[in-house]
Amino acid sequence: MNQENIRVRFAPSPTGPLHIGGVRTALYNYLFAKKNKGKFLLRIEDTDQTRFVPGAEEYILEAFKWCGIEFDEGIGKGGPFAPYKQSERSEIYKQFVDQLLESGDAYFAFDTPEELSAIRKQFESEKKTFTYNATERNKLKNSLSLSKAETAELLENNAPYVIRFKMPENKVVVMNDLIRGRVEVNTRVLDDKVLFKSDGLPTYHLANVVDDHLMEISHVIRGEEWLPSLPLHVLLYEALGFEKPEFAHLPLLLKPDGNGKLSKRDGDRLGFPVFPLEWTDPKTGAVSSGYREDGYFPEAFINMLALLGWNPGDERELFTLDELAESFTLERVGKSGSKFDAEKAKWFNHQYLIQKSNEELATLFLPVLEQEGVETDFSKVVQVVGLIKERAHFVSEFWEQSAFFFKAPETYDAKAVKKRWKAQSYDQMAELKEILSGIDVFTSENTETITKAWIEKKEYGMGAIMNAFRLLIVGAPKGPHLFDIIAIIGKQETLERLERGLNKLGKKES
RNA sequence: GGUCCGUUCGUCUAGCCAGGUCAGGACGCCAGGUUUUCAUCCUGGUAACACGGGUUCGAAUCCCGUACGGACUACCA
Repeated sequence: MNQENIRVRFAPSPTGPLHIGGVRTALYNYLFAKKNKGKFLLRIEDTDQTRFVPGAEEYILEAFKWCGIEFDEGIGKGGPFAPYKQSERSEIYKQFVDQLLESGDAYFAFDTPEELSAIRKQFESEKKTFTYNATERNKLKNSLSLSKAETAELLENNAPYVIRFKMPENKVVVMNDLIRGRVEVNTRVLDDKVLFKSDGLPTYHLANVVDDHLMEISHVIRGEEWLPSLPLHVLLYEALGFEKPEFAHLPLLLKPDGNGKLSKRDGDRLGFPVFPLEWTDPKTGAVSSGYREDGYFPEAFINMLALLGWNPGDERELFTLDELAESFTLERVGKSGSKFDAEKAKWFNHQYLIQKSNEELATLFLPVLEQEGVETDFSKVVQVVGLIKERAHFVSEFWEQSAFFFKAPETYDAKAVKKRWKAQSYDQMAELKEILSGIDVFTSENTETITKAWIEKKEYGMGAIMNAFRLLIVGAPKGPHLFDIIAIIGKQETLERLERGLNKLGKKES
């Protein structure tokens, strides 16, 4: 397998935003290509013009760009097998469908959609299922049931038609799936799938087989929903005389509650994004949230996604894209579907957040500060971020965790006041203010040493002093090491906050 | 309904192919510790082989069946 040229593809249809299941499929293809020094290409499968959604293709490109997944060939990149968009390749498919017609593996069918649905209804009322197959096709309107002359006449009169695959009547198709192993299916349960639609474009089945062959795809790695049509595809390769690629069908991503595959609706219902990027439906204007907009780092998003259905076989959990590519094998992809776990996704983001430099995080935090009307200097933000990043999962939580570094408290947490502002607190804090005002080197270490010495000397309770002190500085029972806080806000601000707190809370009657 | 695929802690999973481990890790949750607060952090704990047969000295692991779940069943991909 390593000898041949590994070429894989991701082939979405531009019918809307790509959801995370699709991103994961693309990711596994990408990792597989990288691991095997192969090529990864992007092809757009837009053979159904009725489902075309404006902006979807751009969305797909932007999503992968954000994720850091790069293509070697295809849409947005070009390459030796261009065009990579199926709607621009209809002439190519035509040749192959002609070949199939010639060899007798395909035939013209003139049944209208209305006729077909009427027959289906009829069957249904008799509690039977209609399949367009060997036992039924002779009763229907097609080039197999009609005489040569009748067929020719219909064709000449431009009667609308589709071209169907002539499914062998009773043949066992043996397939191999890299993830599931050997799979067998008898053709008698299959139907004569439409290969070419009346609009002159191929269906997915024909187009993907032809393109994968022409584009020299070595491994088709796609979602499990395609497994049922694998026999058709295998038969198509054989009928066309193409060499078959290897197949790997990935398990599905399931919704976190209940069962079923994750769908576009689930995200906003459950409160987490299903899409990498935010998406606004061009028709309805409905907005669906995205991981990027929710504050996830692309590295965390990818890491989390990679581990949903694959594992390295050891206990590592944190991987860069390159490390993933290094470790990835299809053998270690699981067989069963995975439920998405929003909590673990947050944990991943936290891991990446704390790994990032304070400078990088400060840069990300700056716009928030600006929006809050805070004027400050970058080095202070860097220091603040260093103290609070451990406590956050997202940059978006920074403000809540650090507002008191930039603004004096306007109110004091009522519960904390009740618990921490005692009869003697006023005098003690007034005394502390005097102590602190006498300190010239206002570092965390220095203020801490002096303050603690004072507490000890006066035999005050450490908890009583520190909690009251925190209340006046922060306004609430939260935040990092208090002496770190006052070192950052500075001596003057510290004294002002003490003064203001003293005035606001006043002396409590005992 | 039919066809195919799947099933280990609440969740993601290791172990299964080459039967023998107290069934391991992570997220979450709970408890304890550290701490001036909250959070972090550290330590510990919680919790699973869907069920029933068979093969075997021995089965999560191999075989069969059942149940449950999912995908597919369009002139959609």
